[in-house]
Amino acid sequence: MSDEATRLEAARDEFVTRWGIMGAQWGINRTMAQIHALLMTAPDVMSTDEVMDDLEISRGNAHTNLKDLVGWGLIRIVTKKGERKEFFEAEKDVWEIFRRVARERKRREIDPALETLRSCKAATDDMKSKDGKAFNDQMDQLEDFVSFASKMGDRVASMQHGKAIKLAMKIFG
Amino acid sequence: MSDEATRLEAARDEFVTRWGIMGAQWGINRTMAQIHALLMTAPDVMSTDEVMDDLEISRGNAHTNLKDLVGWGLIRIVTKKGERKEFFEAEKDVWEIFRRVARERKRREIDPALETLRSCKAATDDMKSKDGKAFNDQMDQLEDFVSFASKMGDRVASMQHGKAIKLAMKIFG
DNA sequence: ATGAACTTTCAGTAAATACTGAAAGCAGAT
DNA sequence: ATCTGCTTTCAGTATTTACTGAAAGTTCAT
Repeated sequence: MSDEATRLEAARDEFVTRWGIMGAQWGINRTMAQIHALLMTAPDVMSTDEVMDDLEISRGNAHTNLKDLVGWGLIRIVTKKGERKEFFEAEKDVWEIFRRVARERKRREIDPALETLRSCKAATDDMKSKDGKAFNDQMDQLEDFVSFASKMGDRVASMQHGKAIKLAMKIFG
Repeated sequence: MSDEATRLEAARDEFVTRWGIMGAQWGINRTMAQIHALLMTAPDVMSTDEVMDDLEISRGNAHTNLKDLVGWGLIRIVTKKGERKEFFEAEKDVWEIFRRVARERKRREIDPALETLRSCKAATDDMKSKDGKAFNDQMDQLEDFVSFASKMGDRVASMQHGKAIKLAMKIFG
């Protein structure tokens, strides 16, 4: 049984490491992804010091990334009565994780992108030359597509998990 | 009319710059995103030297990123008869751009992620302890969700643009 | 075989990003 | 008012990533 505990620790380590590498590819800081993986698979809440020890990182690093994860809504602060320390706990429901990531990426990345596209389009709305019209049209197409996709994402992310699955089944057999 | 040309150039510059910043947030190299923006809004094919001049970057940098974009299927090499030089042209259809990005991200990022999840799950399939079971279950849920989402993405990306729009309309009014 | 017109590679360098550790800040207990 | 236990900040440093420019490679014409 202690063998099982050892193997579990190894599997979890593997997961944390690889999730970190993946996060980096997605433009997310490696440590942040690792802490997320660690907490997603933690049987209990963890303190900053436990995270520091497990990942062998500094207090500053742990602190910053824990707070960023709270900002993304992917983990939350838990306090134990009688203890002054903060503990952290991850959202474990995958659908809920998806919803929160979707919501934040929209807010942080999609909305500003749409702003850019709209402003580049607006700046060329009155143009008469072939090139001016082509540019304006390209901005328009991009804007249309991104805003449409964003709306679809919103709709899906605001559904209950069960409903989303049913819908997908209906569409794709 | 020359005023219009100047304003167009400014709008295009703005687009290129901002697309680069956005790319960086998405884990894509800034120069690559800028070249993509430049070519998406280019009235004609462009040579490596033209890209170098427009963005004020070195030959090596231009070369590497142009080839990477070809690897993503977002631009293609065009040759002019009588000329030995290579020219580049971007895919401008937004739906097609979406499909190619979706396909590549699946191949490069989603599939390896699934591999990780499966292997971490498999390593704990036989566990009996509460913690072991919980970890195994978490991996299973993640795997299920990611593979399901990936399949949905595939289906959508393999549709014709018109069909996808119709489907979306049908679902979401 | 030589050279012209290009493409590709890569060692070295610059820039961006992430991390550390120590100091400062804060709040409740004494 | 001071101490204790904890959180937060940040200047300095390390690491990673991107870029340059020059040299080497390729291809085709002569």
